[in-house]
Amino acid sequence: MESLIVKRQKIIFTTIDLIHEHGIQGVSTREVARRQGISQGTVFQYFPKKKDLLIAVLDYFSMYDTDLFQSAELRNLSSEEAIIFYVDAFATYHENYPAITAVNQAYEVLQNDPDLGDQVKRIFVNRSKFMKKLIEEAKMAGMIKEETDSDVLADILTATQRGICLKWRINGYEFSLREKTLQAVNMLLEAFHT
Amino acid sequence: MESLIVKRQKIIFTTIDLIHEHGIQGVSTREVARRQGISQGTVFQYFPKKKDLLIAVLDYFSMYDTDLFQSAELRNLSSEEAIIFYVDAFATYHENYPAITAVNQAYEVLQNDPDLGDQVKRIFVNRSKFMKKLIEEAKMAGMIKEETDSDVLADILTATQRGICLKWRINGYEFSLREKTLQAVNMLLEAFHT
Amino acid sequence: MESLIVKRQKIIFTTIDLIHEHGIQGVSTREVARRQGISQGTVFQYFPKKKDLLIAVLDYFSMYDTDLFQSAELRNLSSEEAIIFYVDAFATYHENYPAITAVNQAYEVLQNDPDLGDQVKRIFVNRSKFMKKLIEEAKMAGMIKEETDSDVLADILTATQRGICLKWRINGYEFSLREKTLQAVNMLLEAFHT
Amino acid sequence: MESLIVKRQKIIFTTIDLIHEHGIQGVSTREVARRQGISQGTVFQYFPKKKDLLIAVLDYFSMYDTDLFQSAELRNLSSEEAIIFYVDAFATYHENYPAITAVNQAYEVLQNDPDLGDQVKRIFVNRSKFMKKLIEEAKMAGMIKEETDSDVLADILTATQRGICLKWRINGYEFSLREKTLQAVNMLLEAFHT
DNA sequence: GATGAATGAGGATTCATTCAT
DNA sequence: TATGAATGAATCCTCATTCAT
Repeated sequence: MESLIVKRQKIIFTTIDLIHEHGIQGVSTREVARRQGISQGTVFQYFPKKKDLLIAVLDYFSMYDTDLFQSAELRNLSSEEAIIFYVDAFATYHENYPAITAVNQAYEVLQNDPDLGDQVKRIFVNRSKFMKKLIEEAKMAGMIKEETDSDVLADILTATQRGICLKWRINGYEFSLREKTLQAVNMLLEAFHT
Repeated sequence: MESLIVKRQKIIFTTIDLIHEHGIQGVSTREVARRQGISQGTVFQYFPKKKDLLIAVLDYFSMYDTDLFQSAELRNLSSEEAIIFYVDAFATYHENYPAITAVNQAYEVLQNDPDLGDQVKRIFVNRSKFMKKLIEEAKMAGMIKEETDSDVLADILTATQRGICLKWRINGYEFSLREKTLQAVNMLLEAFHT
Repeated sequence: MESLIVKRQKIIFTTIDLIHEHGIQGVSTREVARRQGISQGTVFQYFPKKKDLLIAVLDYFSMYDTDLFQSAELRNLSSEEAIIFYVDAFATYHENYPAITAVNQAYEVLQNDPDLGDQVKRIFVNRSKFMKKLIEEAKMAGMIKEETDSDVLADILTATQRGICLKWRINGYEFSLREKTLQAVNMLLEAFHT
Repeated sequence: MESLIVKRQKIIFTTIDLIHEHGIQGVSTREVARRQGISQGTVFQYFPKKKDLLIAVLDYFSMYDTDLFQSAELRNLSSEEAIIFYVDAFATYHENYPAITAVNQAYEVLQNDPDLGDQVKRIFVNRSKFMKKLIEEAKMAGMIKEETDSDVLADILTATQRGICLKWRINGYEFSLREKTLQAVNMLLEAFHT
């Protein structure tokens, strides 16, 4: 017998797949149930409202972020290495699980609901903050030019991550997300290197 | 008596507003009609399918892009100035018409329809191409370091535009989109300056 | 300049074609107009209600019947010959104008409107009457067995006409309507011959 | 609590009633639901597409045919008796359930949809085949003149069934369908009797 | 006489959600 | 806990019809 938690997870994964294939607006509880081979009623037993399901997807999504943040910190890396590590891990994860990139790009849709919007904002802000912190550390360590505005550079870096991810999706996953992302980020770090 | 073209335009604008307020998935022909004070049937006389309406929105959207591309070229600017001009005009336009930014962010949703997806891809690709061309010109003019990969820098620049736009929306339009965008782009151009 | 009557006729013919291709329920004033290259409004100028258009179709249809009835009478044929003549002319006409068979089969649909239903009934009854008259004449002339109930035989003959017509349509017009019809009617006349 | 099958059946019967009263084109899922006192959504739970409902009606309709074919065979009747039995049972059934005659007459409308058309064709062909088989047996048993073309006679007989049925409907059910049909068929069988 | 813009009623279909079993 | 039948609101879309020009 499957644990409840496992079943819950499976529903979440199926939802992510659906977001990937049909977009957020293409997610229906009916289809989630069908794919899982369970009844629609059961889906609603795990997630009383559809919104709860989407929140769970975002939770799952942000959990990976949090893990990465901690991972990067625990590894005793230089701040520049930490940035690379984070970006690399991020891209690798997405490259291996393309469906999750759909969530990454779905901010706009999710933003239209107050609750989901808050959560999206939180994820967005946390990423920016984390990136900014790393940049500031790098500046303090003398690895990034002092005059660089860390806010702006953080924006550029996170935007680049997202942007290449979008390009990857639009292009039909035809290049290596990881390589392209690393190339861009390295180029940026070099350019702002002391 | 209003010209048909004006009426058509109004429907498109109303749709853009709806995308802005409720997201693409929140656009319904009923609501478009209601806001325009016309009947739903009339909306369908102008746009036989809802998809036609969305295509028209994208057309309108991409028209501005095309105009900007041409404008930038006709002005006899240095390539670096052209980049700034393009980015500035783009940001200014969006800042004055925040609703249109919703379209800019809606790629993901629109991508899920084959027809709309094609159009989105076209817009996306054209922007990249244009940016790349300017960068290559700048390199030839010796204004950007020769070793810079223009593809990657183009990706970074367009991603930054989009990224700041998203941040602006998420933040509730609390900073100046134009200033922030220019700041970032200037920072980038300087960093890659010879 | 086209006479009004010609234009009216053309609309009627287009309608018959549509009935043929899409069934009665597939006739829309929009499509009639489109095919004629005129505006929908114009259709309504000739036929204020859609029903009027259908009535006109039935009128046109029944006119041919009436012509045939008179033709058969004016030719000074023996009653048996008259039956053959009528059936032959009828089948030939339909074979050369397959679209018109659609009207012949559409009784059921048309019947559901009181006005159209009346007209359909009239056409139906007239055919039966005509056939019955011929049969009775044939009986009086000693060409059909006296004990034959002319009502029933009339029903059989008209039903056979209709039935073979339906078979023709269902079979995709793959046999000769005229031959098959004549074969059946001849067989019947022989069987009831004195 | 009603079984699902019963509920399904009821929806089918209601649909048949609607076809009877308003013609096929007068059947709307809305009205079916209203008459059943259920929601429109429920109708769609039983029949995901309207077409599925119409297919079910045809299935129900053809089931009776199949039953009759088998019944006629199992009874060890002479082939002539079998014809009479079949025609009688058929007419009796229709006389007691006039609404079902509407389906019988709706071929033309249904034919315009590829799927429904196929099914209609199948029903039509099966009836012809069955009738032809009986006639051929009768010929072999020496009860029908050898020189009779069984194909044509089968067409005549089935057309007569249908034709009288149509007359019955047009006349407002004012005569006995069964008597009239039997009278005609008997007349035919006698005429072609050896 | 012809046009075509506008309408409103109605039709099929989808979907989140509820609830009794 | 899981089911799945039932719902009703919402959605896209079609169509006959009207009317001002």
